[in-house]
Amino acid sequence: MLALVDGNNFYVSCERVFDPRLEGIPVGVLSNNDGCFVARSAELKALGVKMGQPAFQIRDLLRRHQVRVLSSNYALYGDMSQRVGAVLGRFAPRIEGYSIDESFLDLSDLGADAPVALGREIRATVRRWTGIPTCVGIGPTKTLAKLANRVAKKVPGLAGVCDLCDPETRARILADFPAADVWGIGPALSRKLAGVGIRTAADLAAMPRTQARQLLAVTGARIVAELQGESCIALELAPPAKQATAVTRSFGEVVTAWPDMAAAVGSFAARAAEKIRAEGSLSASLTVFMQTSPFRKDPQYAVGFTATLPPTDDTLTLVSHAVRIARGLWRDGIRFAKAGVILQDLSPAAEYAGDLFSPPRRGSVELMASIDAINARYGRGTISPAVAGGGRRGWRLKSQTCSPAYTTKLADVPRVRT
DNA sequence: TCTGGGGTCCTAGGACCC
DNA sequence: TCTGGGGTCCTAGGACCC
Repeated sequence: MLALVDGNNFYVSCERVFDPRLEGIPVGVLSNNDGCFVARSAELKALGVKMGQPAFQIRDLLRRHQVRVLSSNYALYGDMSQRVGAVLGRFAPRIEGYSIDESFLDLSDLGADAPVALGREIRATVRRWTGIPTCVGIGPTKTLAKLANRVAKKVPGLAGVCDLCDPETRARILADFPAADVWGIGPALSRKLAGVGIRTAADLAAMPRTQARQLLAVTGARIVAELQGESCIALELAPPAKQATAVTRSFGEVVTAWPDMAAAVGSFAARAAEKIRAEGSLSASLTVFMQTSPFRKDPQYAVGFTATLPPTDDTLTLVSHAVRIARGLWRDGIRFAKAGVILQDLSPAAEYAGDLFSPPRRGSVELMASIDAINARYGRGTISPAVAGGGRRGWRLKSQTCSPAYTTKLADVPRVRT
């Protein structure tokens, strides 16, 4: 038996913990670069604002209803996510942090007799200790726990907890649940299902396995089995090693000058290098890409190039390769809107035996450790390669209404007057 | 004017091997 | 006229997730 605990409007809820004036009013959090809505309070959803909706398209509506629109504050959300995870860990020893706002808990040995009561207790404790409201979905498989969670969010009478372990309850709920909303069914599979007259989760669960395999491939067949109560997607107690690490950004202003692009790509590479060092990985493959905005009438241009290199986590090596690749992709007269650096072919640094013909730069390990220590203490980017700090600042993200780093920066910790 | 970022998995098809 | 069978590996692209 599994439970899925999911934060309600997570980013908005994080903001509300530290700014209670946001309670009860429409609040939205924007994607990077202040582009689209990625979190909406219940009040904002009620106004018809959709997930992913570009803010500029509904400026009038936002003004008319005095919607509080915030830039995203990932330092805050990441820290709050850890706090929620710490509370959940006290309830269940076997737990998978699935995303920044969702965790699967293995309840098998815990509350088998009264799972709903346990769910309520988890919810209340997370709320009391972190300030974050959640809903709990319970079921025999991950897919059913996800589905239960959606139902818990939608049906007020359930008080935030829905249990689908009982087959009769399950049949009743699934008959009323759109197949398109099942975990793993996206727009493409949803169209295929509609084509053969499958509309509800109950229809999907009743599908013969051979038909599911044929129409929806192995992933779809797995979903059908999971809906029938047969577990196919295991709990991942330890996150598997990453296969790739990317740093990609849309620019605050279009980039038309090479020094700005060099600075942007250089800083993306430096950040990517930090990320793989933090997980103890080396990268043997580096991709750089840059592109224009598909939303503009400008001539379109999108290019990328992947280089293979001796495994490394050295910022200076990766930055110089990235900037060299970017130089080769660069074209004057193009209005670039976005670029990125992707490190692939990752392997554990501890297992690397070295390369006789391309030894690492001398002192690389010590230098990187020093850079990481200084940036950890004094803030990200305190030390960075010169190219990454050059150029004009225009490419940097727009973030016009970001809340303080309440929990991760001493200067931003809230003051309490007595 | 203004439209996110970071991942994973699966499949089909091509190249290549004996 | 007539040209096998069985396998692996890699890559690009599609689909999905939050």
